[in-house]
Amino acid sequence: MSTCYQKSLRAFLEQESVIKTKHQAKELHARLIRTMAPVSAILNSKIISIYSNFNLLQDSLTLFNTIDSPQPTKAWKSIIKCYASSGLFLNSLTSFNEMRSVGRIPDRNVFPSVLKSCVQLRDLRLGESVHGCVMRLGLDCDLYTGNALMNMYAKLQLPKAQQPFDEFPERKKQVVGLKDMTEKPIEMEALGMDTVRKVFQTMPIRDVVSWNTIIQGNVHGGRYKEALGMLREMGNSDLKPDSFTLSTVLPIFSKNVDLKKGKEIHGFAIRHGFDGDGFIGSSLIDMYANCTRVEDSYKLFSLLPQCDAVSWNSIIAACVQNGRFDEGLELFRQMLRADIEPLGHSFSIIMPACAHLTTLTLGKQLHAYIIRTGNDENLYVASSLVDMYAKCGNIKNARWIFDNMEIQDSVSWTAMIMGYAMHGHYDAISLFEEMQMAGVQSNSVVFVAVLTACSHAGLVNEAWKYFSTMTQNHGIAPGLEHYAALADLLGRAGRLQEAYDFISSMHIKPTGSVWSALLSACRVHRNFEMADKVAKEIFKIDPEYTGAYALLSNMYGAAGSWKEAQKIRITMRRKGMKKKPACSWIEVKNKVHAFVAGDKSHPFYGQIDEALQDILERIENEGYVPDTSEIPHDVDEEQKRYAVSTHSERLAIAFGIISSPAGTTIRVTKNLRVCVDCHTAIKFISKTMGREIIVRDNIRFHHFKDGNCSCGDYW
DNA sequence: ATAGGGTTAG
Repeated sequence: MSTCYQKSLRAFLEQESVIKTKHQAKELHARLIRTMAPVSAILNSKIISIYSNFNLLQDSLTLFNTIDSPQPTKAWKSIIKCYASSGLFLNSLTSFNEMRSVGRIPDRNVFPSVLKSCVQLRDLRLGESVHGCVMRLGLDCDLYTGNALMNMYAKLQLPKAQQPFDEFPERKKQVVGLKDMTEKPIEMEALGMDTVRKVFQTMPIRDVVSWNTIIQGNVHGGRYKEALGMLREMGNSDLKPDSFTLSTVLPIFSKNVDLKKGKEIHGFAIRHGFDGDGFIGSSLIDMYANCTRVEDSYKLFSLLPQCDAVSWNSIIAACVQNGRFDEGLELFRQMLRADIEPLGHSFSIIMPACAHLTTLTLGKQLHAYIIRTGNDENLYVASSLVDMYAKCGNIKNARWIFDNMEIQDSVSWTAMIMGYAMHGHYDAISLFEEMQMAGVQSNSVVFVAVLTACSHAGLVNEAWKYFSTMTQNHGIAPGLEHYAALADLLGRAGRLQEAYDFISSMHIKPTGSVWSALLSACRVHRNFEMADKVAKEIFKIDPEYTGAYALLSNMYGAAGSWKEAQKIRITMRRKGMKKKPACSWIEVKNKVHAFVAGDKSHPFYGQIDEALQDILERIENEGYVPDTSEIPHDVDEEQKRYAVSTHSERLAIAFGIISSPAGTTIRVTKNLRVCVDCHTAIKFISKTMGREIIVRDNIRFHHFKDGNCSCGDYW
């Protein structure tokens, strides 16, 4: 027996290093059972260890349970590791506790798995107690354990968005006076990073993984300076950055829009043969896209040796975030055709494209797909759906999704509030109050939504109130968008001087677009004196600001000052400026049809024109009188009439009417503000043709029904 | 034991 055992053991040990497949592992196990029964606990533990290295959880467990307790430490360690690598983190930790309760002492090999489980379960407290255990056993100087400890503290330093708001009372109390507001928002001190640093400093030996881990921890917590400092230090200690290091630091240059540094990393990656690495590839795609170099992103994507869902997500995001919505959608389709299963991420990336293009049908199809793939519980996905439905004018669906979300974070609240704001609902304001009651931390974006809501409802006093709440109670420095919203509101309320003073006293330099909100108010209120003053301010800051020239020229044209208007138009031409062409689009049978003013290129233009004439005749019989006062050209009345009647929104609506069943709602989106005459005409059309017409312009939604518009003619 | 992509913005 004893010799037989010795022989088998020797054979086994010879075999062990040869085992390369699961099949060989099982064969060895079988041979062991044949040659000697019973197999010793030590040998069985060896087999379990081999099984667990192949991630054969069931086989490991079955064998584990055949060993008489107390099972050897080696067996326990294998089970714990196998649970952790199978994603059963709770079981892994339970086994760890059991192991200790039967008196087995864990060693350095098991702690990385245990700490990984703590990370996955986001259980910092348990992780800390494991840390205590590591210290008592004197294992804190072990390289692998130290790395795993650092990783645990780095990962469980809560990301800002998920910080419980009352955990940082000093932030809540922080009051930023108007004078100091140019400073960046206070950076939150990470709790975990101190510990990471401590562990790092204690470690007698550090390898690339140690450096990568601490760098990643800093990046994750937004402390880019420290991360780059560590990168430099790492080089000083004779360790070369590897592909992990590079893809960890690339997001820094992406977020900082630092193309120069990003390219340096790209070059380094190529020189060191990392350029085929998928991780680095997608980080680079993202970096170039963030620097608006989408073509470079495309190039990188095409050079990737293989593309997984993440690479696709990166290139799709690159398009969508740079306003190339159609391309983004096309790539999404290509991804599906390439049999790449979209992930939750993929949906939250593509949904803003539907939101911007107002492609409700497509959005709904994707929503169905999201439900089928079980991604509807994902917070990011749900928020993007709320936004999509709201932007497509289906505020009810938006609200339904919002109400059914498991938790609502500031992003989903913001999407919902902005949705109401765009529809001019007073609900936006009450929803914001609800958000605050629910204890959700406000951020600068939600105040953009609130101020927009005030603006669309004409609530000047409320807007002032929220503006000062934002700065004084929430310590949020107003940005351009906040100033623009308030300036716009004051202007539209006719309080031009107040708006002028307000913009003049901004603590950051106003841009052309902030002033141009006031300029367009000057146009509406026909205040030339102020318009001149404002225009001068704009040209001082941004002599190339096309919008201002166009506004001024229109204003003079409308007032009959042809010479002035022409002078401006000549200037524009000399500077090579082009007015942004007005464009409207409508989704019909899953396809987006776009129209620009006077556009005859649509295949059904004949029918559209016919319908347009018919509609015009019918609404004129109902009392519609064309208002051509906004047409700046010094042209004759008939031409003016023609010009307004072929505005892009009318072409889109006419097309909608002839290509959809009677009585159905028509949804049109326009890239510029809808003109006064079209607004009047569409009111008539909604009544005469018996259609609800929902127009989203660049300002807000207009919901036309029975001859009225939801904006109450205030927009 | 370490790495890539995400939602809200006149």
